[in-house]
Amino acid sequence: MTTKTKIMKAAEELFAHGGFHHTTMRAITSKAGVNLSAVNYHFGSKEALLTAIFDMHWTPINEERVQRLSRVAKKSQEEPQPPTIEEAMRSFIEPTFALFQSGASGGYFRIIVGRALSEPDQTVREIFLHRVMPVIEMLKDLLCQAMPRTSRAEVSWKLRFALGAMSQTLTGHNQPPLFYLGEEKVSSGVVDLLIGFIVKGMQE
Amino acid sequence: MTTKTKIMKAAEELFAHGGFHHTTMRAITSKAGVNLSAVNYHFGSKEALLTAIFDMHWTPINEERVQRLSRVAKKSQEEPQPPTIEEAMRSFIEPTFALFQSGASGGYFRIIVGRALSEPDQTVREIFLHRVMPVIEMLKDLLCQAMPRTSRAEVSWKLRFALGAMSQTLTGHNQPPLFYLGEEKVSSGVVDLLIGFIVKGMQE
DNA sequence: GTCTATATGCCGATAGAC
DNA sequence: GTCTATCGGCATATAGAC
Repeated sequence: MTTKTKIMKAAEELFAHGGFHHTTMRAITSKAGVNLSAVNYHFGSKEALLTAIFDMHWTPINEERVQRLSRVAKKSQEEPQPPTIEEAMRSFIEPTFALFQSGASGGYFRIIVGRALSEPDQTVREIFLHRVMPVIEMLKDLLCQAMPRTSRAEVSWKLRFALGAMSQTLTGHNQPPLFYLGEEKVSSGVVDLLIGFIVKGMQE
Repeated sequence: MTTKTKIMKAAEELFAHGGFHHTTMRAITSKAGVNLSAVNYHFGSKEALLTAIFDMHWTPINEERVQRLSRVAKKSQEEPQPPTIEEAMRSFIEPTFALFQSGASGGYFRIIVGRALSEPDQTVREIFLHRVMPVIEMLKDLLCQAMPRTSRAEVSWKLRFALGAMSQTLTGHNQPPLFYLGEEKVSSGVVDLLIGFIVKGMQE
């Protein structure tokens, strides 16, 4: 494993566990077993390291989401039927968890993302928002079509509720210590439970 | 206004805006217009200051919640009818927002609470969890009665989704910069929108 | 109770040898 | 590319004058 990879792997876990600001370069390099200067050599700064981690995991997730949302939008234009809330939300939510569950990447990255919505740290929030907002807008447009009798302001709020619920699933799945309500080992079915919750909640 | 009050007021706003760790004692005392040492003299430490802020706002909210939840539990025992999801959730959610809307206190405290669920900072999380868990347990028991056909594990997850949605409402209300989805000025009706979303989402 | 001054320590980042 | 050594800054906390 290259030094660069070792750093990213260690940083991902530490950022997930303790947050960006609380995690020090010394902790990262120590865990990775590399020299303190290596972060600045390979990434330029602590912030650039976070960005690199974010892009590595986030790009494929977002591409999948955009693809699926576009497909739903196209289908609803061809047919004379508006999209359903469920297919819109599934297109957004499923790619997020699919990557995590495939195992290879980002078991810890999930927690960073789950936390990003209520992140007080400007650095983290800006990196996150800049990448997620365009997709959110696509999703919101579809939802407005799916709920023609609901004002755009109300759709915005409902979408926000949905993202809050999703955020808790991201941080909580396999990570009880964060906020343990007990008996949360549904595991495989949780994503469907989440989607069901959101779809019913959004209904007009 | 006493020095102690001035400090608490300034700290509350800064903690809400930038998070606990990111906020420095210098920023707090400077904003409050008092000396740097005053925090340690009046509270003992930065952490104790946060605890004091938390208790000031949280105690009355929690008392109201426990009172209302107890009333629901008692009623469902006397009648042969289980409680409804709506009355259980209302008993928990409404006191939270009622205090904030009454104006006098904690406009900024709301954001601290809303963020606490996904807080990476151990200090903040522990203060919060220690105070909210008993009430959450009461609420969960009522929800299990309201959803007799749903397993406790599933109720736990649904409750978690609900808290995630609520968290977004707490941070977002009047605080667009955090995560602005646009047109979110429903304001007065947002709490009812939130409760409607949660109740429908939880339905068996 | 409130101030100044300072102790003590960790932070991110960089310079420069190898 | 990787190391050591260190810079300049800011953090919390406290000692002691007033």
